[in-house]
Amino acid sequence: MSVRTRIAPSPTGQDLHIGNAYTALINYVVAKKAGGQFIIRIEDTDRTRLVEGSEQRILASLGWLGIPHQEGPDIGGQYAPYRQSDRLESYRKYAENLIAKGHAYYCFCTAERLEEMRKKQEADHKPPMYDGLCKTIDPKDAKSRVEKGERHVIRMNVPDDGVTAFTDLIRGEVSFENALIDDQVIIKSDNFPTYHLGVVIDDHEMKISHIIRGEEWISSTPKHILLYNFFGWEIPKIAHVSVLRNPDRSKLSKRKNPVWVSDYKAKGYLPEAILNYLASLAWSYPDGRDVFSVGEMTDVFEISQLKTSAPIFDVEKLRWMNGEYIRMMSDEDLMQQLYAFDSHIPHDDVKMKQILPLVKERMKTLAEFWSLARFFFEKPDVFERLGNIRLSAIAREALSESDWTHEAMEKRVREASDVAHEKARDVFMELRLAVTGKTVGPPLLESLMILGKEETLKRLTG
RNA sequence: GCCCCGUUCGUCUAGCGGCCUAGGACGAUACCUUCUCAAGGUAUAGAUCGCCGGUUCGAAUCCGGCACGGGGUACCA
Repeated sequence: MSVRTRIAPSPTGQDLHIGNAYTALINYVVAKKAGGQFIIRIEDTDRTRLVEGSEQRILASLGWLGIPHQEGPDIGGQYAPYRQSDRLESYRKYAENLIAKGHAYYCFCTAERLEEMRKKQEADHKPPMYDGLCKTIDPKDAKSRVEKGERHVIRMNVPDDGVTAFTDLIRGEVSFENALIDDQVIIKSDNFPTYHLGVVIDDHEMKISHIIRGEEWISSTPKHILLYNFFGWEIPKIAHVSVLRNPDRSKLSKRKNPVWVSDYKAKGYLPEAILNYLASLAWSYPDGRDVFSVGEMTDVFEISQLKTSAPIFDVEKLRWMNGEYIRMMSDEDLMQQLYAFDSHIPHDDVKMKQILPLVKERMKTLAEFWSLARFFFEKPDVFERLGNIRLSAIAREALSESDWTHEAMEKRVREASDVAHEKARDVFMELRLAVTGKTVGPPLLESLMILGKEETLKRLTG
C-alpha cells in the first residue's frame, strides 16, 4: 500500500500557522521518502470561524515554503473534492449508518441544558461529559422528531467500559479508558460534521496511510479509533508531533510570537532556512550537522527519530540559520530575492553585484539589506551622530588628491592622519559617518570605490 | 478537578547499560583578524542528565513513585 500523508488545515486564521508548516514538513518528508503522496485537505466545517481568503493564503504559503502537494483543493486529484464543505452529503449518510448500528444517536438537548449540566458536574467534581439523556429516547421517536424538523445533533455512542488504545509511531502505546471518553457530537445542528467525523471519513476515503498531526490531538484520537472500529475500517498509522511553544513555555500563540508563515516572509526569512530550523527542532541530522536541506533530510529521515518533547521556538537561532542561508546563496540569487522582497531597491544589477559581496555576510534577513546598503544609492540625510569637521576635512583633503584604489586611498588617509597627529581609525570613522551616515557598515574603502570619487567628495563637502 | 503526553547546559539537541571527568549548535563572554560592524578562527563560562527509591559489578540510559511543565477536557479545529 502506498504511503499517503496529509495536512488538514482549517481556514480560520490569517495564514498558514508556523506549527502547521512544521507538521506539513514532516508529512511531506514521510511521503516523499516512501515515494508516496502528500495531500492537502481543507477542513472548513466550522462555519462561524471561517476567514475570507485564508485557504488561498495557506496554499500560497505552502508553495512559498517549497512543500509541494500532489493532491489538494487547488489542483484536484483522484479523491476530489479536497474541501470538506464540498463533501457534505457523505458525512450525514455515514452518521445515519452509525445510528442504524447503534453506534450513534440523535440528541435534542439545548445549549442551555448542556451548560447547566456541565456546571453541575463541575460543582460535583465530576468530569464534564454528556450525561446520555437522549440515548434513552426510543429510536423510532427520535427519528420522527428529526423528520418533523426538530433541531438536533448526532452523537457517537461510546462504550461505557473497556479501553481504547493505539500505537503512536513516535510515542508508543497510548491508551484511554472508554468511560472517560465523551459521547462526542459528530454531526452539528447545522448539519455539518464535526472535525472528528469528517477527519475519519475523509482520511479513509482518501486512503491516507499515515496520520501525522500535532500532539493537541492525542486526546481526540481514541474517539477516532472508535469511529474506525464502528465503521469496520482499517486504522491508518498514527503519529503525534510536538507542539511548538512560546519562550514562556505555553503553546505558540500569536499574542506572544509571530505565528504566521507570512510574518516570517515579511521579515525577510528564507523558506529554506525556516524549514531547516523547523526540522532541527525535533530532529537532528545523523552526523550532527546543523545545516541541511529538505532533500538531505528526506534521504535519512525516520519518523521514530522525532523527539517527543515540545520545543520552544527560538527566533535567535532562526536568525542565525537564515544568515547561513544568505551567505550560501549566489549573488545572482540573492539579488533576485532582494528585488522581490524590497521595492526600495533600485534594479541596478551592475551596482548590486558590486555591493552584495560587501553586505552579504552582514545581513541575517533580507530586510536588513536596505539599511546596510541604502547609502550606495542615496546621500544620507540622517546622521547617527554629529560629525567632527576637522577630522572629516583631513579625509577630504587626503582623498581629493588620491587615486581611486584601495591601496592609494588607505595610504593617503593614513599619511594625512599622521601629519595631523590624529589616529587613522578616528579619521576613518569620520569618513564613514560623513559618507554613510552611520558608524557601522560595510568595509569603507571598498564602499568608496563603488560610490566613486566624485560622489564621495561631494558627501565630504557637505 | 479529571485524562493524556513530556522532563539532558538559558534555548535546540547528541546520547539507546561501561567509550560520559555528559559531546555539538544557537546565544553569552574573551582573544585573534581589523577602517567600524559582521563573517571566520580560538578559548571560557554554562547540565550533580527534574527528584526519590529500585534493578545491576556498573544507569543520563531499564523499572516504580513523586514533582514540575505542557496539551486536552466544545454543536473549534
